[in-house]
Amino acid sequence: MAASEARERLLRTASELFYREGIHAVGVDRIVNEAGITRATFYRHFPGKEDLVEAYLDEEDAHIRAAFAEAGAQSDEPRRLLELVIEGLADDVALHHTRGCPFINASAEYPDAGSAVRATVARHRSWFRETLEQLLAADGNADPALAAGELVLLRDAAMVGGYLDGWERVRPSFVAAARRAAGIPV
Amino acid sequence: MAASEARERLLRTASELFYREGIHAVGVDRIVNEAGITRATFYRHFPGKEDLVEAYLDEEDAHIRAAFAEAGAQSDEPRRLLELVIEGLADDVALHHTRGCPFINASAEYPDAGSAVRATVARHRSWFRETLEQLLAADGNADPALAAGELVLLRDAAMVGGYLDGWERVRPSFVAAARRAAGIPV
DNA sequence: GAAATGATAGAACGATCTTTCTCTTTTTGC
DNA sequence: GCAAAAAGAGAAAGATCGTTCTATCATTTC
Repeated sequence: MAASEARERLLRTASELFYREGIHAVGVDRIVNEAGITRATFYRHFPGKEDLVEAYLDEEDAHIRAAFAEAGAQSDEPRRLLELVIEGLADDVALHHTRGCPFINASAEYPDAGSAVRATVARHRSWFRETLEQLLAADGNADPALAAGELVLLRDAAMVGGYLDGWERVRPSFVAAARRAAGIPV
Repeated sequence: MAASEARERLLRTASELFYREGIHAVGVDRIVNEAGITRATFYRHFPGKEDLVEAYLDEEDAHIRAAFAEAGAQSDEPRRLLELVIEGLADDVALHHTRGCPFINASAEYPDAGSAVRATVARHRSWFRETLEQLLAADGNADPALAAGELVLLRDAAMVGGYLDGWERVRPSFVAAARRAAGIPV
């Protein structure tokens, strides 16, 4: 049951278009044309466009969790892991996510908090917050919940600021604030 | 030269719809129906929908500048002004901007950095950053540019976090981080 | 080899999108 | 009171939206 090649091309193309140009701004025509498939193939793999949006966000979520797992494989020390996470975030904004945060951008287009898309966003954010909190607690942080909250704040800010103001302008403030929030001496 | 009443109703209705539901998600039909005007009136006052979007963002910009001016009228002390700004930001997210930041949300839908909408966003953000920097410099901050950068970060984060996670969850982290960033003892 | 599944091709659906048009009525300024 | 500007109503343009359809071809599976 290897995922079909057409399906993978479809999802990859849609993800890139959604991220780069926005969701409502990209029509099904664009997607199927650039993916080199037909509408029939599209609707055989996904019930509708919104399910494709969910798959796009699920994929982003999986990427980030994989990056965390990879960092976890590099070190067992909580302090070192926190540093890796902060560095990884900075690199990610600088190199890959230069058009903002996929989850934040999608939420701007999906105001209904009960929608499936927003539920996917909420799931991702909960996982991120809880993972940071556990990491901070393992590092002996005095108030892991508060510190995790600050790191979530700063990740959002880095994504937005990197997109709208340019990363080179945001980087110093972000790194300084993030290390302080995590209780890591600068 | 009083702005016509129909135009005001149009802009007010459009602003609310754009903010609450997103820009691409709201059609001209919705706007003119809910504003109680006709398409002809719409296109007499604005060349097109995008100009209405710009007017919406300009209005948001004017509101925030007015709030700053009002704070400036309350005190001449830079330190007190910084506190007022941080408190005002927190209250604004809690009470009015519960659907995120109008500029960030609009930018999610307008990926072209050269577009008129994005230019309006950039103008607003430059003004905000520079105003903060001057305020911090007047307060004797050691590195006003860095601190202003951190406050911009934190405002973005507060807007996004308040929308997606709920303000009560974000507030403590925001206030603590903002006062620290501005060099105000907690 | 037959049957089932997945992909291709392309037309077509109704709905909605932004914009433009004509015509009539109301308000405003001098 | 008259001329000019603004707002009203409503049709209609042409494009694009998401979705569904029929029919054909390729590939796999038992």
